[in-house]
This record gives sequence, C-alpha cells and structure tokens, in this order.
Amino acid sequence: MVNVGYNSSEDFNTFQSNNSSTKFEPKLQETRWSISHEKEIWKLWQEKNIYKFDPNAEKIFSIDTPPPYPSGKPWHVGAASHYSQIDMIARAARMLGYSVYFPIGMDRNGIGVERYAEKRFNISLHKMPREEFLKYCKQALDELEAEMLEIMKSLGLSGDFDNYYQTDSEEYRKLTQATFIELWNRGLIYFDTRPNNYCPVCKTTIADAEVVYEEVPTKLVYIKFRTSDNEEIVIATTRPELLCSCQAVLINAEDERYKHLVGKKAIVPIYGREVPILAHPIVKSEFGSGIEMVCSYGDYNDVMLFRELGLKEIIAIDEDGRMTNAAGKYAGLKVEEAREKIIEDLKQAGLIVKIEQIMHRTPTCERSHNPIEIIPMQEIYLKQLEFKDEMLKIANELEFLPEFHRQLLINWINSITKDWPISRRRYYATEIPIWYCKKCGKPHVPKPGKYYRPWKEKAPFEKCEACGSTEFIGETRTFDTWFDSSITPLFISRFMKDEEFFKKVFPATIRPQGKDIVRTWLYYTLLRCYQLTGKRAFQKAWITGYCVDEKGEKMSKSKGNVIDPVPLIQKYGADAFRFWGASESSLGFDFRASEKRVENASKFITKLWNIARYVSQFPLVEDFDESKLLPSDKWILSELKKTYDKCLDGYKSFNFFIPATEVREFLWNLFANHYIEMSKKRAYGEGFNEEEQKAAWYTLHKVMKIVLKLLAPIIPFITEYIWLKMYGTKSIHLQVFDERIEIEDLSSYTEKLIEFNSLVWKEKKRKGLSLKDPIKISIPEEIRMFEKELKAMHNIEE
RNA sequence: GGGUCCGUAGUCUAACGGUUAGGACGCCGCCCUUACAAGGCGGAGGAGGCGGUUCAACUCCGCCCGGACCCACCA
Repeated sequence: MVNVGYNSSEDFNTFQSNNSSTKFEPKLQETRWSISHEKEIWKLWQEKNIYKFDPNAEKIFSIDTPPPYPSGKPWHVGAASHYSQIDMIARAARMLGYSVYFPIGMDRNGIGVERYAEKRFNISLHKMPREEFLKYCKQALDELEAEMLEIMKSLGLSGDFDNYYQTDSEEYRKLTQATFIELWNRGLIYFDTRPNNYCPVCKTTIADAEVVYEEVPTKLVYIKFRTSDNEEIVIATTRPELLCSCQAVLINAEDERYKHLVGKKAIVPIYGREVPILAHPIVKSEFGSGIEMVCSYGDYNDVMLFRELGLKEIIAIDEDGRMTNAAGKYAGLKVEEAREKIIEDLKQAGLIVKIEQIMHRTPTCERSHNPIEIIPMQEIYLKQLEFKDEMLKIANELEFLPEFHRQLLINWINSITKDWPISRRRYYATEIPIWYCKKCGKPHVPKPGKYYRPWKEKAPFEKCEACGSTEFIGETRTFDTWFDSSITPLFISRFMKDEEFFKKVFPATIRPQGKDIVRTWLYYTLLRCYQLTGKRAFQKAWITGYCVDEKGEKMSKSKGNVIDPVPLIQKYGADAFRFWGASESSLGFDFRASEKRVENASKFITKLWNIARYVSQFPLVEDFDESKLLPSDKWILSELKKTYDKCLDGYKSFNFFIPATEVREFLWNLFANHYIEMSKKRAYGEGFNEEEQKAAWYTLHKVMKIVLKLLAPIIPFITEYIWLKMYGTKSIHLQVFDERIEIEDLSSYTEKLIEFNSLVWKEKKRKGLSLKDPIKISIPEEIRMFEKELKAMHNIEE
C-alpha cells in the first residue's frame, strides 16, 4: 500500500528551507505514474465510503443509471466509456455541491439474455422444461454480470455497488407486476387479436420499437396474372409465396394503362382463385408494373388495406415461420423455401416475366435480425395512443443534453400508430400476473405486493368472479423487457415502498443513455412513469452518440471490428481510458475507439504526472499577497481563470469534452510550455529574490491545485493520488468547485508571449545554439513587462 | 418523401461575424535545456460547390453535392 491514506499524518509543509542552494526533492518521487495505484486508491475509496448519499441533504442529485444489459462478451468498449462518463456526471455533481444518488443496476430480463444462453450452452428454449431453461439463463447472466461489474469497478465508478439491483430480482419483478396491476385496474390494459410483428425465430410478438429496418437484397418478381376475361396482367411482388393469401389486386385510378380493369376479377396463378381488381390511390404507377397484389400479410400496407377494403384474411404463415395449409403444396415449408419453390414453379409454368434484384428495406427483429412476419395473435396491450399528446408535451419540456437529440424522441412519438403489445411468448422475464378461469376464461389479476409466477403457482383466488368456478389456468407469457426496464426511476426511488425517500429522489435529476435507445428506454420510461405518477420521470436526458471503430463504422461481431475494453484498461489504466472517452468528442456526437486513441490519452496522464512532479518539489505556499505576484504569474492565473470558467460551464452541462480539452490545452500548451519555462529560474531561486521565488511557488501550486480539481471528475485516480501526496489528507473527491481567481487580466498578452518564445527558440535553432546558450534579441515593447523573466528563461543578453 | 447531425491538412478535432484558421495523430528535421525521449523545439500540409446578407463570412441564410442516422404504406 502506498502512502496516500486519508488519515496520513504526513506533514506536507516540511520541505527544507527555501534557500536557493538547496537541491529540491520532489514530493512525487516515482518518475512515472504507475497504473497499479488505481487499485489501491479504489480500495481506499471503498474503505472510507466517501460517496455516501445523504437523502436529507439540501441539494440532491439523482441519477437514473442505465442498468447495462448483458448480451454477450466482450462488453462493448463504447458501453464501458459510457459508464465512465456517467461516473463523471456523478463526480461533477458532487463537486458542484450536490449529494449524489448514483445507483448501480443490472438489466437481466428478456430475449437477449435467452438468446445468449441458448448459444452459450447450445440449448433451445423451445426444447427444454421452462424451469431448467431459467437456470441456464441465470448462470449465463451471472457470468456476464460479474465481468461487467468488474469493469465498472476497475473504471472507478463511484456508484453504490453494495446495493446494486437486478431487474430479475424478486424485489424488482414484484414492482414490475405491481405497476401492471395498477394499470390493469385503471383500465389501461386490454387483450386483442390483431396482425402484429412476429419473429419466427424468437417465436414471439414484438413491439414496433423492437423492429429494426435493414437493407436486404430482395427479388422483385414480375408475375403474370389473368383477368376473368382472359387479359394478361403483370404484378410485381417481393413476396410471391403469399400468392395463396392474395385477396385483391390494385391499380391506380389515374393509370391509363389499367383503368379499364377496375371491377373485373383477376385469377391468382397456381391457386386459381378469383379476386377483385380495385382502384386505390396508394398504388404508384411507376413502381414495378403499376399493379399491386394485397396479401395477408406482406407488410403493414397490406394490413391497412385489408381493414379498409374489408377483405377476409388468409393466414399463410404459422408461428414457426412455416407456410400453413392455405399454401397448398407449399404447406410446411419455411417462408424462404416456399419463396424459392414457388418462383421455380412459376418459371416452369411460364408465368414469370422477369426478376429484378432490389435493395429492400426489410423489417427485422432487433434481437435475432430475422425478417419479421405479420401474424395475428392474441396479445396483451398497454394503451399508449391516447397518451401521445401528453408524451409530446413531456418531450418538449424535458431538458435535453445535447438539445439536438430531442428530435429523435419527437419523431418517434409522432410515428406511433398502435398500442404497445407487452406480452412475450418467452421465459426469462417478468411473468404477467394473470390467471384465467378454466371454465369461462375470465382473467383475474391478483393484489400487488408479491412476486407472482402464474405458470407454476396456484392461483391466489378462491373462485371465479364471473362463474364461480374454482379452477384457474396461469398465464404463461412474460412481459416485454422494456416493460420492466422502463420503471428504473421508480425502482431506485423506492416507489410504492418508501414514500419519504420517493419524494426526495423522484423525479430523477438526470437520465444518462445512448441515442440508440431513445425510442425504447427513454420513451417507454417517460410513458410508464407518467401513467403511474403523472410526472415527468426526470429533469434532464443526457444522450451520448454511438461508439464506432477507427474508420467511423459501427462495431459488430460479424465485421470483426469489435474492441474489448478490458485489455485497454489493463494496459493504459482507467484514467487514460476515461480521458479518451471524455476528450474524443463533444456530448451527443458519435465517437471513435481504437487502441491508438487510448494510448494518446495516456500521454496526457504522463504529462500531468510530470508536471505535478516538478511542482511537487517546491514548498507549498498558500498565503501570499497576490499584489506582489510577477506579471508572468498574473498572466498564467488570468489564463487559468478563463480555463476554469469554461470548464465549469462544461461541468454544469455535463459535457466533459469541454473540461477535458480545455484543461489539456491550458496545462500542456500554456502552463508547461510557457509558464513553467518562464518561471523556472525563479522557482529555483537563481537570480531572483526570495519574495519573487515565493511568488512562483505560490502560483505553481495554485495552478496545480485547481487543475487537479478540474480534472478530478474525469481522471479520478491520478488526481486523487497527486492531491493526497501534495495537498492534504482529505480526498479530492470531497472538494467542491469554490475557486476564486481574481486577478488583473493579462490574458491579452498570451499570443505575444507565445510568439516571442517561439521566435527565440527558432532563432537559437537557426544559429545552432543550445537552448541554454545566451542570445542577443530584443524583447518587443508590448511584452516589456515580462522582461526580467523572459531574460532569465532564454538567457537573453543585453 | 420528411427529419436530425455533419462536411476544416493523409486522419481526427477546435475557435463571440474581424485570428498569420488553433490543437492532436501521422510525416520530416534538430535536440537528453536540473518535471517529462511515454519528452522538447522547428518544418511541410487545410475551409465540398454556388449564390446571398455584411464594411467584414470557416462562422449567418438559401440552394446544390456528399456522408451518417432516425421516421414514413414503395408492393
């Protein structure tokens, strides 16, 4: 253990007397910062429990930390960076004077977990008893969770790890179910059978928010139909396998070519069925052949047309993604197989005019990436359409950081056209707490306050309210994962459990999250919390961009450009990793990841160490009459003030790009390159009197202290270490931003000084002089006031 | 079709309407100057296009071109 205890009795002011002949000894002795200190410092923080949240504090800041979703290994480097930046929010808020509630949680429900478990253990949910499958999921989760927690800790997160929560815990699921019961009792939940997104691989209905569109190369097949009076017409379709469910053929009434067909019948090839030919404005004459067939269901266009035209649906695809008996000889084939087969048959029959390859925006399941099918199934819905106006109001009131991401939410809300199907035909998720009367089918919902598993538990009812029967069947479906992850602000604030705490902590101050889950996590949370509390779930939404690879492309396992954060953290340390994330791009923009970038960030850490090491050799002077400072001291302090103000603005808007880049710029390109060199002779006492020397010491330490504080939220380890070694026994993370830098503003000389220093260096180089060699050069009038120091710095002779 | 963001050196990224357009990586050259060769100094190299507003435009406005993403009923 290094000597950096908070109770250290080190006397930081016992440097030898400051006479100029003394060789100064740096307080920081190691010539390099060793990342092994990070672990020791982490331990100290844990022991001293320095981040304790006080719910009775005057200023409370609560973070609705995203519980990360364990969906595989390695954990995404962008996620690791994201969490380290959430930690910066917590640390910045503390230093801005708040008591910070920073919970840590794990999202452990849903299809992603199940799919990972299926791959990990080579099992299938559908071929295994439910109970057994759940055990596998839990095991997979525990493995992934352990790794994620380890990374979060190694990054120095100042959250509450002792009380971390899991969304699959009894406690959490109990709340999820209680909120369902509440909404059920208020009539916001209903059953309906209607065509919906269905993933044949996951074998469940999914919500629109879980659908992602992908460009897939698709065949656009031009098929010959005949009309009842034997005229040949051509129809272009991407779904020839759905011919069996074709119930109408449409043309545009404006289309001179086809006008005459309206009112006639078309004969569906292979099946020989007659369907009406109708005119509809939706048909675009330019697309394909200008004639469209309507099937149940190729897409939502079909769904709408079936409803509008009163057509009778024919179910062509079943729950396993195979063709039904309606498809005749193709029954039992998978959709893609049936498509190939029917194209083949049509070709044989001479019914294909041509086949075009087109790129088709295909709706796919965000978990399995398989094309979804539209299949009518009975599902449970939560009303959301009637809340659209209120949600838009909330979207407009919510403070967005950065502002421009507000539009993502507004776009999504405007695009909602259906209520939210919340039931999933899956296992590892919160069970829907409903029992049905075996005799009359009436659904019964229990009282809240307990975790229910209807698929294996006896119904908590004596008899059916409707028919009096005493037998019940438990619901086997579970909730959509977003149904439980959308109540994190309620869970962390102890909703329905601790009224007093809830009042203090809810709404949360800030919701940090990535822009990729605006339409899901952000939207659903706002919806659910509004429905349950009538309030906006948080004051601010803090939205980060995507973390992409070096070339700006999205990372994916299939592309092989995934970066594992663990080796980077191990090699360069948490601070370097954190500094990379903060300095890589401004809040809300996409940012790039590569080892090189982290390595560059680590150079700044080294630089900071060396600067601190230099400063640490001089006695700490805290009381000094600032009016006796030299011009160069006043100059660097004026620049420090500018930097300080900018950084504080950055911290107040939780945009860490600002302090990270501002401090780096100041520290490296002004303080180290110019001020340290200008004041070096003086600090060592060569050619200056004692008061002038003290002025330098005072300034060096003042800058150092403030810079450390400004960097503390971003790089908490090294700043803590240096702080304790140089400035005290109380953690830097218990300090607040309360600096007063009131100094005559000399920052207007900055450019001239840099210019002059550069000129001298150039001149010496030109003349082949070493930097310490004397030189004759005249100091420009504008910076005459710095004459004495400049002369000492460059060894300028008259 | 609508929307959001973005086009600054080979790459990445800054800058109240007035700057010799700043910095980082990479490249070239020189240097161990008592914090730092994981460094210092120097050097080469840049505004997608066209208009407009203005005394003044990288910056504001419009259009075009190009890229990323989101939304929408192109089968």
